[in-house]
Amino acid sequence: MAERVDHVDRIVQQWGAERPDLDVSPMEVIGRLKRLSRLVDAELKETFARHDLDFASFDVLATLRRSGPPYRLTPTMLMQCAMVTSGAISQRLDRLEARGLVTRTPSGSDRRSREVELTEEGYALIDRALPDHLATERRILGDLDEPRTAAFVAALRTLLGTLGDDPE
Amino acid sequence: MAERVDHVDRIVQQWGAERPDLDVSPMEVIGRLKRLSRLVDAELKETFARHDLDFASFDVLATLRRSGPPYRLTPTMLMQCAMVTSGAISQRLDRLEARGLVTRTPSGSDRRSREVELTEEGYALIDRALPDHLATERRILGDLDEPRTAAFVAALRTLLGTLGDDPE
DNA sequence: CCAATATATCTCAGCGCTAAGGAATCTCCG
DNA sequence: CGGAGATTCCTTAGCGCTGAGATATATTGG
Repeated sequence: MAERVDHVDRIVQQWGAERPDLDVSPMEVIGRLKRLSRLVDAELKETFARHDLDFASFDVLATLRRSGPPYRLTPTMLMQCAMVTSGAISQRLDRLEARGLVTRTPSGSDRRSREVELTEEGYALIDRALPDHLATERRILGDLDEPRTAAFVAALRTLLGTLGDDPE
Repeated sequence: MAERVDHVDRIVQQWGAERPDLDVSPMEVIGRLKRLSRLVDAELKETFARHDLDFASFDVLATLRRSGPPYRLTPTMLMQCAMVTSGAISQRLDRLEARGLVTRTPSGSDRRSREVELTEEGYALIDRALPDHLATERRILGDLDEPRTAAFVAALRTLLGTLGDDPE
């Protein structure tokens, strides 16, 4: 039994010495979650970079791509999927439009709104990047066997539910 | 059995329709991880704000506090704990020093280095914020029972190990 | 039908971080 | 010892995001 000690074990141990009156066990979860998220981000970033993308651009292109023909959504829908502010979406779209990966046209039904559509280049790029991205994700998860993965996903679902991550 | 459908379920389903040739199951994990991390960050942010803190400042103060007397570390050590660049730490310390929460003094043994030390105000602030922060973390984890939490932590450990998160 | 309110998008200043690089100092080895 | 390379911290330009607010349009209640 190779009792690996990680960063969070050390942190918890330090708090135990300095503030024995507090129960810091929630850090065992939240601390590792935060750390893992950072490391995963760094890993994914490399894959994106190989396709001249960053997370923000990949996110928008992938959202449009998986929405199906005609690969067209409004900025508001993209904003909700991405969990960022409207300003962030405006700027992401500026960048993607400048690169010719999406187009913005006025909406026919609502003159406040616009239709963001994947161009052929955008479509080709996301379809090229996606398999590589999935391979990276699979590699990250490689040491987690099937039943443990299922339990992990179930726990993630629970926590997302607690935080009100409902899709309607 | 209330088969809750969440955002990631929808995403996976969309990909299944658009790219049935690809196995997008890794997204079940990574997608939820990323989403959860964002929601947790937003939740913690509120707690920090109640104490005139943000994550960056809390992180530095907490690292110094749990290191024990004399609550003193070098910028390099803080950088490693925080997983950010040296520039980020310099700027965090500028802000904390300006607020009188830490001091920077030359190191006695290495003239390239400095000693960052918690002031009384910094000590008092972090000891005040910490219980509130832990309460927020506990609330987030409230719907996860003990055995599932343990399994969740074990999986997090595995993934951190895969990504090379070793503490030496 | 109009006024009040809500919605959709964009603009922009400010923030914290990264990446790159500079200056001072330390360490190691020939 | 002395020079080469490593280490430590800092500076700064640039990046993407937020938060606040502006504009235009849509919707709703009286």
